[in-house]
Amino acid sequence: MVNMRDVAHRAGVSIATVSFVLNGTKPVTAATRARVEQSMADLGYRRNVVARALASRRTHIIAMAYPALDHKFGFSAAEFFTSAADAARKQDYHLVLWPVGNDGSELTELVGQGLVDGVVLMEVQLDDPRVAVLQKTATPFALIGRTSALEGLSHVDIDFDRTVEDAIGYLHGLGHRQLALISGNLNDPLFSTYGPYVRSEAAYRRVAPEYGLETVVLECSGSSLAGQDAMARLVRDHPDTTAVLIVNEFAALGAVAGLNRLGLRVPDDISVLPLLMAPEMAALTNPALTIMRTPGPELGQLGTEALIRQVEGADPLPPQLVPAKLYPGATTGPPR
Amino acid sequence: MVNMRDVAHRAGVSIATVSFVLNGTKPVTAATRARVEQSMADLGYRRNVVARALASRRTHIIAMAYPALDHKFGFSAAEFFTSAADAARKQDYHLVLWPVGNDGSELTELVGQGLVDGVVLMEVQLDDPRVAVLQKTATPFALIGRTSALEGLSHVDIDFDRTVEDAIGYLHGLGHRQLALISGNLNDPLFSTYGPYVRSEAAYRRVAPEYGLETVVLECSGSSLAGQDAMARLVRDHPDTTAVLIVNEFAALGAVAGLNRLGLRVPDDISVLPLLMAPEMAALTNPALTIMRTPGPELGQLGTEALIRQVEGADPLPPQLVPAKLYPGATTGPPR
DNA sequence: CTGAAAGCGCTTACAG
DNA sequence: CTGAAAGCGCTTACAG
Repeated sequence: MVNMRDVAHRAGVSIATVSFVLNGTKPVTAATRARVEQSMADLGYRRNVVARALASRRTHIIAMAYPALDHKFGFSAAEFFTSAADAARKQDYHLVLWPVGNDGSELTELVGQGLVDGVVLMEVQLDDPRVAVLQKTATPFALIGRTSALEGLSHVDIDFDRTVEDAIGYLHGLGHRQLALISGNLNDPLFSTYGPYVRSEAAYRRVAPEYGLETVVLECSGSSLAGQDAMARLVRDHPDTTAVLIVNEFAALGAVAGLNRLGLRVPDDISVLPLLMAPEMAALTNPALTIMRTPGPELGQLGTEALIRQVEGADPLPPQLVPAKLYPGATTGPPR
Repeated sequence: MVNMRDVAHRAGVSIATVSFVLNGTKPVTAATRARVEQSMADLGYRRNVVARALASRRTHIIAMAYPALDHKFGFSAAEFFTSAADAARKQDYHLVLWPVGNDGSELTELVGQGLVDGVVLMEVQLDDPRVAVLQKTATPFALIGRTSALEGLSHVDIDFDRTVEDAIGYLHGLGHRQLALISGNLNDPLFSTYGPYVRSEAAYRRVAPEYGLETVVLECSGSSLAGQDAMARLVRDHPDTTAVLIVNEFAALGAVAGLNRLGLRVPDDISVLPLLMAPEMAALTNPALTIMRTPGPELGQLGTEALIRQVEGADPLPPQLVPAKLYPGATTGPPR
């Protein structure tokens, strides 16, 4: 492999100068810069990132820690990852997807090795042990999601308030007056510590009364079957409901199927609007779902940028909340 | 950060000796080994993987190259990745997911930097330009999937012959005599170069006649909507069909929905059996799909092991073909 | 079985 | 603006 010495020799300069033009860290005259660049091109030089990492004490690798045990890695997660990877690459970083448990032990191992400059944490719990691990090891990190205590933590998240406001406003505008929210399963240990359930339910309970709507909340775990079952309960206990908001994306798919099995047409008899979903997932049903589209691409990018600023010691980015936006499909319409 | 010098000093040995016990590369007496290990434990030492990589010219990082542009990263891909990551970790390697285009340019960039010891290629095309890139740069690699020309290429893949044989045998055993295969879209440039379509269709055309079955093949692209549309064509043109084999997993979901919309019950009127699908995806429909389960975990592990053997100069693993196995659900049954 | 020392390919004060 | 040199934290012949 050709190295810096080869390049320097051919250009008639020192390796320091080659490093300076490569990194733009010191002024170099146009003439010698040109010679060096020519020499690099001639030789097909590519800088060795490992040597750079050792010398600069910065690997330019950041990890996206994903709790694969608690959360299926589906389309939403893929969106977060690919947009984060793009954002990282644009700033000369590599983004590594790192499956971790939620107790922080694998994270300790990861950051102890000096492989990564920082960590983007996904699917953050309200009280997340991994945050403590990262703080103790003084590893730069950014959260996608939010813990309860947020002082000074760099984070981006979904704006659940705006998302729910927009969703209810949209359905109300269509004429719906009897809504229901399908939220998380109270028996699931994840439920009470998982931001999306907690925050969207809180927003719903706040916003629905503002529209003079009764608040109906059904619990439901995160599977297609559970969503189907929830619809059976809804139709039995709240037969007047004309539109359903639903948090979990797997349950949402089951909800549509469940309504069809009950002989109800979507959206003629009842509208279905998932609060957080990726378009790829929405396209899996027939008809395709109308959704509040998870802002995965935005959040993946913003989280990565926030982290990189931190790694490089730049001014921190302020926390950002991004609402899910209405993404049209065919499961919402005026009430019957 | 505590380094090897600190450990060596506290144990009263040289850093070479610390390295020897850490890597087991040279014999060390039990006594000094104990001292070194005690010293590492006391100091909370963690070896710096970057320095190790530079000195040993081996990063212990392998990349899984995923063509994110051509293939949605769904549940199947997630299965490949997580099992590969586990297999890598067990052998002291890190597995990085790397989104690449299918032309090989990003791959050139990746391997040129010296970051990775080798590459696992996913979603390999029959004539894949990325293979040439890896060969030219002398990068160790393993394929999940197969090119047409395979001489000497380390690879693992689905055993399409056995998968299709088992699927047809199963349906035939239930009593079905009129099958159809829903394959790829002939207009899609991917179709003619994508192994799963080409090989499963070939297997079907070979096996169906062995059972005395007529061969019915419908083309269909890889989306839910396309699957729905294919069912409309099937019912119109081949109304006697009692069971459907379907290659693409997205189309398979649409097929079930499409049949329901046509007023046909699954499986009472018609059975549906996807040939390659992950259980998480099969659980999205109601009723859950009976599937031939993609052997993602096995292939991810085998591919990674094959690559690591190559990186370490061990005897190569012979190519392995793994069939998809029947995974019971509720979309197959005896014909009406 | 153990150690002294060279070297992996860069970056970065420091000096000029 | 450019260069000589130390150093990042390991591994690995080589010698004993």
